[in-house]
Amino acid sequence: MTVKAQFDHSNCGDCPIRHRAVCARCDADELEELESIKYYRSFEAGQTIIWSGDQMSFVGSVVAGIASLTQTMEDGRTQMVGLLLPSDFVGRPGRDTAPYDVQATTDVVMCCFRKKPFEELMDHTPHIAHRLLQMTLDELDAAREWMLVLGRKTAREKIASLLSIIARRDASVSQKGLTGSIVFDLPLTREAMADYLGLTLETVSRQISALKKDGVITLEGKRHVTIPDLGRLMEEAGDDSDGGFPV
Amino acid sequence: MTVKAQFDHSNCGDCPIRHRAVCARCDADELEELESIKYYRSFEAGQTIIWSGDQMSFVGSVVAGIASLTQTMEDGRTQMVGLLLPSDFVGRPGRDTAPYDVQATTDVVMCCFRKKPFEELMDHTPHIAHRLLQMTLDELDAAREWMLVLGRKTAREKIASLLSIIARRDASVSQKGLTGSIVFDLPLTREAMADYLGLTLETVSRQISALKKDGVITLEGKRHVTIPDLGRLMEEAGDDSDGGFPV
DNA sequence: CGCGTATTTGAAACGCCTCAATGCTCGTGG
DNA sequence: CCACGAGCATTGAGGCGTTTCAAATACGCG
Repeated sequence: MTVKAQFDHSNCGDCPIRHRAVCARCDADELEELESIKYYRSFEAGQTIIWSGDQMSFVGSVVAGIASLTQTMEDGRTQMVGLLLPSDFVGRPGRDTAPYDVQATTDVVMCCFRKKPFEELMDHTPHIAHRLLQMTLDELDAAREWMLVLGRKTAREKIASLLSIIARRDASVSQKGLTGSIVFDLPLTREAMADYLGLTLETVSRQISALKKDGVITLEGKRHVTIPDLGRLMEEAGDDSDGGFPV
Repeated sequence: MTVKAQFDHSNCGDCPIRHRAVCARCDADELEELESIKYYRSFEAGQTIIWSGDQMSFVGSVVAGIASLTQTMEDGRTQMVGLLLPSDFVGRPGRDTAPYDVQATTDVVMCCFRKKPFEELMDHTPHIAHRLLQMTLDELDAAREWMLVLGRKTAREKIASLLSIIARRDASVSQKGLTGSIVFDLPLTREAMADYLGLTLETVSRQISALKKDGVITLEGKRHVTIPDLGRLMEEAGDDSDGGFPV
């Protein structure tokens, strides 16, 4: 059974991202309306979900996998401007061409709604509009946090920042605490990390090696990471160990 | 008469930012309600309007002047994460501590609403919530555009990007066309530009001198700028000359 | 006019990038 | 079962752009 097939006949009540997604505040009636216009689509790792400049015919939520928003300059320089995790929303009600490429970083399953009906539904469903506002404000905060990373942090701090975000998100979804060591698999290639951090992939590789040598992280293979001490990692990231990123 | 006094007794109907602000879509009833909870405050250039971490007791719109959102690391490195122009909204309904410092870059006049009443008003005024969503989505786009600037552009391109944004915004509010030469006063010091661009102030200065030497811009004094050819400037910014930034 | 602040300019140091070669892992086919 | 190739990752050497530190200059305001 494909990953998508798991979802095809499920209803919203069983949805794993229900409590965080754009539909989180909906009551039964509203869910039913949403359910009538939703459909699932899946994308393979590497596939482009939406091309910058294209018509967006649908909006939706990432249900499983990781997608990324990227901008590209004419000469090929690219910058990732957002990382879309399960429950994150894709698309922009009220605008019809996409401002960035949306790419599947891993295999991705999305819960889609045709854009027109969704917009109409939103107009008379304050719960959706309100939740979308909340989510957009959160994303804006995240984007601004990232501006500090891009503008002012060193390569080492950038890597530490990225690892600490992934580590904390991972710990939060898997319900493990933030004390003791955290273990996870990097969902990104070195190149994708570089595109996110505004670095070259060589620099990413070198800094990861350096963090490993200094005992801040441990690696098994290329992707399996252990963080023995999150506080230490966050110091390396230049964040004060309490506040920092809301994940 | 102070700048603030100009506004103190004015009503929303005369407001210069009415058509772009959070209240843009409000009808007469809604305006009246807003009017009953609004008040004006003014801030001098350099003053901090809101401190990061503080309670936010109000939200509001910038009516005149320029404010900036900045983040600061413990060691003093700072990154500006937003530039607030007249009509931009300050504050975040649904959250009560400020995530960044808000500083007056020039003298600023704000139209404020106490946060609680504003939130309540928003709950039963879809026009406000809807407009705020639109504005937040626009800001998110702007933040993401800026991530490309911070992550991937050279110092020269960064300066050109900033000048081109200011030039186009200025041309759009003063209703002049984008053809022919554009003239404006820089509202930012070299240091503020550096904080916005993730550079040092020396690099900003050098790159401005270089653009001047190459005839891309002309300077009279330190702040008065002439752009003889916007297309040329946008090439220098690395943007394709048609699309680029929606201002 | 003179002081304080903003800005410009210079020289040297440093960090990241570029180019290039090597290593590792995994899947495929001989 | 091993050889091979395709990606992905690591490592090295050298160059370039930006920062750092330092000093000189212009500007605005009393």
